[in-house]
This record gives sequence, structure tokens and C-alpha cells, in this order.
Amino acid sequence: MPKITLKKIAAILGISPATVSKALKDYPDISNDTKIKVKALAESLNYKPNSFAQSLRNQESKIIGLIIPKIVHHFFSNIINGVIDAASNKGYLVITLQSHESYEQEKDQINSLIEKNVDGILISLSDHTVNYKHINAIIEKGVPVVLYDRTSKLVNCSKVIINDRKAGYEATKYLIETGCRKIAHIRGPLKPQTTIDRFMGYKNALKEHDLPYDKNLVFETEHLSFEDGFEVAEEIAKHRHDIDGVFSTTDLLATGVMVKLQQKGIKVPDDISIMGFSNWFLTKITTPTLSTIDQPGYEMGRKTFDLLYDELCQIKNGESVSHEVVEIATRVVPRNSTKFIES
Amino acid sequence: MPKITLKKIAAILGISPATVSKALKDYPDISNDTKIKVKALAESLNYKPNSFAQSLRNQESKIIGLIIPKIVHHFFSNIINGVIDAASNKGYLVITLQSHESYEQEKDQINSLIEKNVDGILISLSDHTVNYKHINAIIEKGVPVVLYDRTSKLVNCSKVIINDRKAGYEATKYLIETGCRKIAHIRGPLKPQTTIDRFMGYKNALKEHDLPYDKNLVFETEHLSFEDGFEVAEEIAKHRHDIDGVFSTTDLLATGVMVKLQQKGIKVPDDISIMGFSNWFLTKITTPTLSTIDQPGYEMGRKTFDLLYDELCQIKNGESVSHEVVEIATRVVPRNSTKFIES
DNA sequence: CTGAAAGCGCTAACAC
DNA sequence: GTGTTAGCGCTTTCAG
Repeated sequence: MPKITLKKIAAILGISPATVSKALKDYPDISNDTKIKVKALAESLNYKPNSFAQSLRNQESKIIGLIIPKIVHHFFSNIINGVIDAASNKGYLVITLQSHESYEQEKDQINSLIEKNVDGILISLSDHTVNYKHINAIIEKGVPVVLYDRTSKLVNCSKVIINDRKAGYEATKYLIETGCRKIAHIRGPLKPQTTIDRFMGYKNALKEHDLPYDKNLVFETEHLSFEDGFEVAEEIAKHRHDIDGVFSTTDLLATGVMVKLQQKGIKVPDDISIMGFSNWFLTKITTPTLSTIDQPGYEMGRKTFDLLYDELCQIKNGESVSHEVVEIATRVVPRNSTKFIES
Repeated sequence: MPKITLKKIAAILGISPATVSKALKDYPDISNDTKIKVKALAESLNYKPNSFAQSLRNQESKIIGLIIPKIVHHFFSNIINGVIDAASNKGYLVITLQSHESYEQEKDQINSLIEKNVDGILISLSDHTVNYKHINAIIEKGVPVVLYDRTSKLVNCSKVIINDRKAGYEATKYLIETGCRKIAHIRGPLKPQTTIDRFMGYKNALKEHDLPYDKNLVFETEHLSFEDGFEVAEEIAKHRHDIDGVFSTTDLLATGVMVKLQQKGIKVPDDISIMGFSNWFLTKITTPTLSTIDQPGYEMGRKTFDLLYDELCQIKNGESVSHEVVEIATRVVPRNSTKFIES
């Protein structure tokens, strides 16, 4: 089955390839008659333009790159989902790559994508990325970039973020409103800005509600694992019976704390309320279900693509490109690991 | 910054583009001298070949397509992970698309990928795909296809699967070996072959251990949700106190059952043992942790790409292509929702 | 309204 | 060893 090309259609119809091309694209300077003829034949032959040739001419691939720190992760897989859905809508396909939280791999992958001439790249910075030359370099080359979730002020491009500080504030405030007065904060060791911001939110909430900030209530774990939550819970069960609320920077850590506290005979939420962060799937199946902050990955993914698309359009129309920083709203998801609001 | 091309390098060096091309590719008929000169300049100019032009000439894109029923899913995100890793190793990039379990979307997406001239496509059939014309059609066109996880005998191509029947057998056998004698089976309503096979395995195991098959021990739920597990557990708690083991076709369902049983005061595993299927992440954080069958998504993803790659090589070398069906080993993952083997 | 011609950047057969 | 040429398939002036 030989590939069917513009030239062949032209040959069959006894006209020129140029005319066929234009007819298919509804150029105004082609007679309706030939348009109809051409389209009919193209349809019946099931003609598909060769995308390489098109790309070569038009300098656009209709493919974008997506770099994810870690695919097997509830939040990030929602991001992928959102990006792919939004991209499909506009006729773009998505090449996904995983940095595995490595700076080196992030650089390599950006390179691979550039070499494939993707029309733009969406990136969430790896935890080990400390300088941004590789990203600024491609932006200068004219490749549109949008950063999502893990971003940096040192990169000048559009961004999609959540307000971690506000979210941390809301989480803590919710605990306070449900009656907690001695609220612990649990966080991982690495210091991406998100972690710091959630912590700041925690502090602000205490302050605004006239609760003292006590640094002994802040627990820093080695990783962000379920098991790390155990250790904190053991510590609380042994020495810190005054604690009546816990705000953890991740759902997984929160779940570890919750499970172990209950094993130690501490009741959740009666003795201690627990608030996670992200609204991962697992929060719905714990006992009790875990109250958390919804970090809407799907929506973030969609928005991230939309910003890239806007930029692509601006470039195509010769307009000056404007960068936007979009903040996606988070919200408290009350479940059963916290008490109900007293009204 | 003007794009740097073969022609420019040639111009600077005062030689022909063809020579440059060959030098860069280490053709034997180019003098070492010029090779060195060309390579040095290309390096210093940071020359990157234009992939569209290459693809247009060579008729290959070095991109493959991956169709996934549902991205936000622990097993499938592991598949993506494996495919992308294996592909990167061989210099291929991966465009991921999601069928959302829809036959129509599956067809559309295969089309999009074909139009982008991907070198091959990896597909897991959507639950609502009942005929395979769309897949057989592209195979006939010469596009290599590999099916993974959800496959069909009616498609003639390489496949990566697990032995669901054997896995169901092993799961049930494990329950028997740990002392269960009255084992319930819980499954969803849809009848993809995998569900049926796991059920067959269950029956076989009973038979081989001289336990009677009792169809009243088979529970069919409406969906595969956590909450559906509740209903089964309620039923068991109310009417079926003779049941001492449960084999569920998915981890999520199993978790729902386990949670509700415990709420009803039934002890797991003391009163009833529970065995899930897939080894999702959630199995590690339940109380007790859930025994299950490991369905190794990452490995399956890698192998799926490898089979495609083999086929691509065969085609390139003009060899006849051979199709392979690879069975990836599953294994029982004993955790705390089942008793320990009496030894 | 239509077509000839040029060219996107690269490669391979063939000639020198 | 190196260069010439032709062409992958498409698009877009520009001339008719």
C-alpha cells in the first residue's frame, strides 16, 4: 500500500500539487468546483498529510514536552492527565519524560525535547535542581516554557502554582476552628519552597489566632514516607500528650502518623485531629478518612497547557508574549480525621 | 540566533553539505582529517540535526505512541514509567494518550498517532473495545503494535501479559495454605478476560485442594470501588460467618471489605483472611497491610517497549518479524491481612 | 483561478 | 575522498 501524497492526488486529477494543497486548506483563491473534487478524492483515498514534511516547512511539530519529577505519584499523574486532555483539545500531542528528581536528567531531557523540536515545554523542577541556566537558555532560544507546581522566581516565564502559604494557613486555621489548641507541624527535610511556605502558613495561622508558636511542635522527618510518620507518632504518644492537632505537609506522612497514633490507643480525631496535604487517593480509604487540602492536579495540568497554548498563539500572531502566573485555588477537604466545626 | 545547519557548516569549512553529513556519521569514505575538522566545528557550534528533515528522509520518527486506558491509576502509571524508561534507553520518546476506557477515543487516538508517524504503538485495550478492526488495520499498514495487559487473541501481534489464571490460583492457594477453608471470591461486574481468568484460578485452587466450589461464595459488585467492598462486607458480617477467607480481584475492593469487616468487629486475619490483587501502593498503608498479588507494571512496561523495539530492528534489518507473547511473572506478596503459613 | 518553482534540512546514489 | 544531484512531501510566493 503505497503512501498517498499530494502529488498523487494532483496526478490523478490532472492538476498541480499546489492547487491540491490549497484546496484542502480552503484557500479563497481556489474555485469551489475544484475544492469539492479535491476534497472528495482526498477523503476517498483517506489522504493524510505527512507530518514530517509539514513540520519541516512550518517549523512546528504540534508536539509539546512535559517533564515530571515522578510519574508514579497521585498528584503528578493527575497533572499528566490534565495536560494531555487540554493538549488533545487543541490538537497537540504530549511527550512525557521523567526527571526522577535529578538535575542531570532534567537537563538531558530538556535537550532531547529540544532536539525533537517540540513547540514548547512544561516543567516541574526536580528537587535537586538548584540553578536554572538550562531553562533560561532554552527560553532565550525562543522555546516557550511554562513552569508548574515547583517553580522559581529566577526563571522568567508563565507559571501555574498553588498558594502554599495560604493553603498551610487554611489547614491550620481549620484545625483551630475545630477546637485544636496545641497543633504540631510535620514536614520533610528537603526545603523546596513549597514546604517552607506551608510552614509559614502554619505559623501565620497560629499567630492570627493568638496561639503561641512553639518550635518543639515542629517535627522534621528524614523522608516523606509512611514509616517516618510512625516515628513522629511514637514520639507524640510517649512525650507529647498535650498535642491535640497535627498538620502534615503530605498525606502520606499524615497517614503514617494517624495509623500509629491509633495503634498507641490515641483516638483520631477525639484525642488528636489530623490534617494532611494534597488530597491523594489514599485519603479516602484510611480509617478514619483523612481531612486534607485539595491540590487540584488535573486543573493545574490543564491550566499549564493553556498558558503554553496562549504563548504559542501570541508568537504565531506576532504579538509580544506576556507571561502570567496563575494561582490555582486549593480548599480544605473536611473528612473524619478532624472534628466537625462547632457551630 | 539563526538555526545552524549542515549547509552552514559546509559553507564555513568550504566543503559540501554531503561531506559534512557523512563525516558526522563516520562514513568510512571520509578522510580522518576532515572528520575531525567537521566534528570540532559542529561541536563548537552546538550543531543539532533537524529532526523533521531526518524523519522526512528516513521515514522514522524515533517516537512511539502509548495508549493507556486510565493514567491516574497505580498499575498503569507504573506501566508508563517502565515504557518511558526503556524507550529513553534506546533513544525513543513516548507520546502518551488516554482512552478513558472508550472505544471511540481509542480509535481516534490511534489515528492521531499514526498521523504523527510514530514508529510503533503500545496499547492496552479499553474495557469497551469489542472489535479489533482498528488495530488490525494499522498492523496491516505495517505499523508495529504491541498489546499489553489487556490483549486479545484476535489481534496478531506481540503481547505482554500476566497469567491471571495462575495468579488467581496462587492467591487462593495461599489462603488455603494459611488455613482458610471457606473462601469467598469478590469480583467486579465487567467481564474482561482478566477477571474471568482470576476467577478460574480461584476455582482451580479450590478443586485441587478438595474444597467444594460454592457459587454463593462468589460476590459480584457493581463497580470496583472501595465502597462496593463495604456492601460485601456487610453481607458477610450479617449472614456469612462461616467465611474465613476472601480473594478479591482488586486491591481497592479488598481494602473496602477489610475496613468494613473490622468495623463490624470481625478480626483480620484472625477471623477472616483477605487477599487483594495488583499490589497497589495503598496495600502498604492499610491496617493491617494487605496481602496481595504483585502485578509488576514497571517491568511489564519495559518489556512491552522491548518487544516493540525488537520488531523495529527486525524491520530495519529486513528480517521477517516474529511475534512473541511474553508472560510476566506475578507473585504472592504476603502481608498482614493473611495468617502466616503454618510450618 | 491555477501552476511552476523554490526550498525547509538532510541523506544516499552516483559521478568525479 | 569529495562533491553533485536529486528528492523525501509539503507550502507559499509569484507569474500567468
